[in-house]
Amino acid sequence: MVEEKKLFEEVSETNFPRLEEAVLAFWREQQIFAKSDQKPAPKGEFVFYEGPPTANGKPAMHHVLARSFKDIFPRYKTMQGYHVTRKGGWDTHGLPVEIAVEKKLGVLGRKTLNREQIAEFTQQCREWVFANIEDWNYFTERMGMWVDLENAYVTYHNSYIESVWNLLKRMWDKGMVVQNYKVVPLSPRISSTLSQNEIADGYREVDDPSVYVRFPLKRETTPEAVRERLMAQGVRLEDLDNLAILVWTTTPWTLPSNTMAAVNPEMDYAVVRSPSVGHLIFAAEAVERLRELHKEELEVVAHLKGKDLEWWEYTPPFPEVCVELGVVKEQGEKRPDGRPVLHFVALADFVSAEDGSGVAHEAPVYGAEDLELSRQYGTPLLFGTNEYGLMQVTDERGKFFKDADKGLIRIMKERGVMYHAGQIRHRYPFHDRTGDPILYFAKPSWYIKTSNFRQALYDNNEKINWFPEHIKHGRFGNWLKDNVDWAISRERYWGTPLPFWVSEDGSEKICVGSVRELSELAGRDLSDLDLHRPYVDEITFVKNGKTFRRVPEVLDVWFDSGAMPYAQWHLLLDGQGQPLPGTEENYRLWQRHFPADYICEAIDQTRGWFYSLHAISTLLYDQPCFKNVICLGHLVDEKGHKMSKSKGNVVEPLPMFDKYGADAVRWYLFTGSEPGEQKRFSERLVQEAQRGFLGTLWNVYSFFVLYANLDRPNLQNRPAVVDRPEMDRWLVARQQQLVERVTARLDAYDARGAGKELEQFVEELSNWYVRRNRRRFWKNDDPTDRESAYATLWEALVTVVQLAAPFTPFVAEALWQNLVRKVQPEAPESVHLSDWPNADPALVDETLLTQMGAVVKVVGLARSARAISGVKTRMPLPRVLVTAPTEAELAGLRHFADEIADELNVKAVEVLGLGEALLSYRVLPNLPVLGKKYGKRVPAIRDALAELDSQMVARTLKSGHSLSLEIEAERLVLEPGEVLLEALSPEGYAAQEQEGYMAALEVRIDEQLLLEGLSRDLIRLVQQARKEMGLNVSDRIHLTYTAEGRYAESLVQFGQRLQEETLALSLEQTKPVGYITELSDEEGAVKFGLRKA
RNA sequence: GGGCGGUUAGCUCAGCUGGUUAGAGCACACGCCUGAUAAGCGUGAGGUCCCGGGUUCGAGUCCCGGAUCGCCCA
Repeated sequence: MVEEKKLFEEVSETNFPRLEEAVLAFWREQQIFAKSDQKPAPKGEFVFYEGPPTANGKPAMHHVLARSFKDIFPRYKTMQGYHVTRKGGWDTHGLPVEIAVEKKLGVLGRKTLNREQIAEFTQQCREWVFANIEDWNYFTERMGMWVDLENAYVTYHNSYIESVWNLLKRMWDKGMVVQNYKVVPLSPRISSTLSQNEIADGYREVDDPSVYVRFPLKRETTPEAVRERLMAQGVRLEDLDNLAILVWTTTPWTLPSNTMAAVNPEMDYAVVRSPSVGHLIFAAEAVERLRELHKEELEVVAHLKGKDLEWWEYTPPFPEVCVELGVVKEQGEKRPDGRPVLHFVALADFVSAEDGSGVAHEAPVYGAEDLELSRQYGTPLLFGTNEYGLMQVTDERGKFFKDADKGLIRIMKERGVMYHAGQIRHRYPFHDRTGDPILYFAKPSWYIKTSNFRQALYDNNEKINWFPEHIKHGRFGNWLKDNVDWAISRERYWGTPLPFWVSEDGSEKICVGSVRELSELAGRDLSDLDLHRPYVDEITFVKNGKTFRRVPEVLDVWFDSGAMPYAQWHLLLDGQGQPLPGTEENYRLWQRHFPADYICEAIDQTRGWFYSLHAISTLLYDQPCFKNVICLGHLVDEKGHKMSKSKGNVVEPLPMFDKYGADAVRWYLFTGSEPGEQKRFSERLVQEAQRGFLGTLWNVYSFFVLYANLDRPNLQNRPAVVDRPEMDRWLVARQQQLVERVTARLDAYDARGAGKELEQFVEELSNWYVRRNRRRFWKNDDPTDRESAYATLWEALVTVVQLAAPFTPFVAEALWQNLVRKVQPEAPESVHLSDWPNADPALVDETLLTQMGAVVKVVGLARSARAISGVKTRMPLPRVLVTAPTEAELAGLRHFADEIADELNVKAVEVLGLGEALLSYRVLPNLPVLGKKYGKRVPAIRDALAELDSQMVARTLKSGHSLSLEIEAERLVLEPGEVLLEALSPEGYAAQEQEGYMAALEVRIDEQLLLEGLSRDLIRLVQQARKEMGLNVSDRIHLTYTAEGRYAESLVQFGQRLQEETLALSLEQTKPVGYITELSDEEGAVKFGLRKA
């Protein structure tokens, strides 16, 4: 006999990693990703932007997280009929690369690099950038992320740089680019700008001076507000001798550079009489502290508000400095509007009185906040040191800044302005390579005037959907509200060179917007020029008789990545916003892909990529750059600690893929917690994810294939849904509901919610549908019923496979190939080329869903009751009483009474309706309804309801009447909807109740039931033996036996059933032969012999 | 120092606009089932919902204060 070809590939044990490798090979060979690009897209383009990772590090678990979320929605949208361009990208410039190369080359002070060294340095950077590109390519493919890496954009490519220049030029033309000072951390001896990361580890606990200095106030400039307030308190200004404002600082070396004294406008300031120095003004909150510190009796004579003090002029401790530096012509110089140029009291919210005097000394050259304040007040800068940290003024001239403190304190003591000099222990950053303290120093820097667009940035943010939502007005919104100008220049080598050329005398500046423009200026073709340093630095040109040279800085890498919507297509526009000649196609591509429908990165990108994208598109196009954004939380280890190499708690992705499969990892990342939350990650959790969803799905699948291969159902021509049994129609309805819900969730970018729906469905599919219908698949002589069962289960599986495809692309593909392609050769070649299922609302039979819901609920309660009663399921029981809270559900229980009886192994199901004699109830107020209506009287109503006869209440409500109550001598009428009844367990039954559902088993076992129960024990005994013999499920046997006691009786009555269940062709009471199995207990004894037929 | 978020069972997490006995999965214990079988299912135990105060008939949920962890920014 020729064996018929199997309908489906047999399903072996689960080995997801091997399965995934096979799927990868299939995708590769059949070019499925490329084909998905060609899939018809009636819905148009869904625009996705790949936020470029850096390829110099190794891919880690958090990259799996981001890439999973980047992958799922494009896959979903593709199935839905959108086209999704999935262009990859690499971020290649910037500090991490430079630092790595610096280490390698042993270069420390970049100031000293000559042309050759720069060439060597940038060359090394270029090579280092893709140090791990092979790992990235492999990893990306292996995890099932579809992205076009062959045509990825690369931020260091000339074409990319040219587009970035072009963007800068357009901003330049609109006057958005300016040069201004910026306070940066310097390592002073080498005058090298450091990044925050470089100083983050350099903090040390040190002792620094803590000095309180008197700034004598100029009486003639006393603000009107001060005069008035003093008068109101009965204090005469004239009586205040030696009046000074008391300023606190821990950096005496910055005092020569002082330009303002800042007070908090909302804080209280005290006018204090000091026996030693006369009158002082400082924060009221600090009086007690100063009293103890300086050990003298301070008397508060008046109170002032910080804002009263604005513009009050004072004499600084080193008044000669400003003239010396040529910043003003004379001390006390005024502006045209009469305001002082320098040395006055300013208002600043950041001033606090927690330390010091509540009056801050402002030296804008040495502090970012100070510099910002100086901009607000329009004061000039006083450079007390140069950028190597050497003092340029006072008698301490030439000293290293920290070494100048002592001498300056001495001078101030001599001048009689030092009120108190002490010490403070605090943390201060040091540069760990030179050992020098960090110098914060204002350097000229290039800015984009984003602060002019604060409102537009904020308004455009309103148009973006943020997931999670709180980022929108929280982290991101606040950041936009407080927006400061974007400092875009860096004193580095490996980056997009700033395309600014400046004339020798500094009077003229040109921004270059394309290579062609530069060629024209230089008078030669520069098409082949590497736009990086040092080569671009060598391009000079003469215009208007002046020689122009490029500024030395390179561009902030965040601008690079924020430019990707334009630069990935090499967009080049002229001043009118039209494409430069020959770039029309680039323009078309850009237009089709702007703005993005969806982007996704981790939460640290709010100030990074999310911001740079948003800022550039707002400034140039006044619109948001992306419509939907998922902001992922960070991955931490099992204990909630950050994963880091030094801690050794890093979970590598590839071993996880090899052990559990990429799908298991993906599923966990999608469904394990909210995407925006921090996630704890561990191997154990991946294992759980694999077992929970994938394992259950696999079980159902293998069950289906096992029997379908035996029965060969016709799946091409399936029975109409209306002709199928109710159980099948239920699953069909449930399946439509699933499609609806998963689609809605994914449309809302809720991968987790969608995943939970899938998980729930698969659970019901396995533990209800398959469990209840097993026999229809293996011992079904009714072909119509059998075909219906196969069709229904097949459809459910195929639907799940399609819905799961964006989540777990490998398993979905494998099942699709076997379940669909084997029976429908004309079906799409890959599940990812198939169309997303549509829900058919006509098939959502709400009644059926409600009814089955009640059945499942009641069966659950009955199982619980049986477990408590201690009577095994094998033992039939005479009766179960069930009830449910609504009429619709009660109808369902009646309707499916046979299912319930079978599932619970009981002889009869009795459905008890409202008000039936066997039932008693708990009478409860419907709180959400009653609470709103009666408020404080709720407790009294609750008590009154408990007093009532529940049977009476049940009958009243059943008849639709309202309930009348007497409460605190008042008559209240409760409508039926305002009172809830919960069935209570009847006496004498093993019962469970919950929220109005109840199941009560009658535990009464008579002789007949006992014999039946024993027969099931015997069946089990034989089945066990069959398994031990290694028989196939369809093998026939011959049975011989001896028996005594009740087992003998049971076999007489139920022998026929035993034969049927165990596929025994004969059952003879004789000496057992063959494989022997036996049993003996208080009910009797039995011994079977099994022989294969 | 500021901003944002978290803190619920041993673990990982749900808990919508306040509402009755705070849930799920895993792990654990016990049991069930046996033609999905080196699978499957159920039951149970396990909680000061971080702490303190407030609003309310009623707070895990809202408000205020604090602790703590994390991220970002200074």
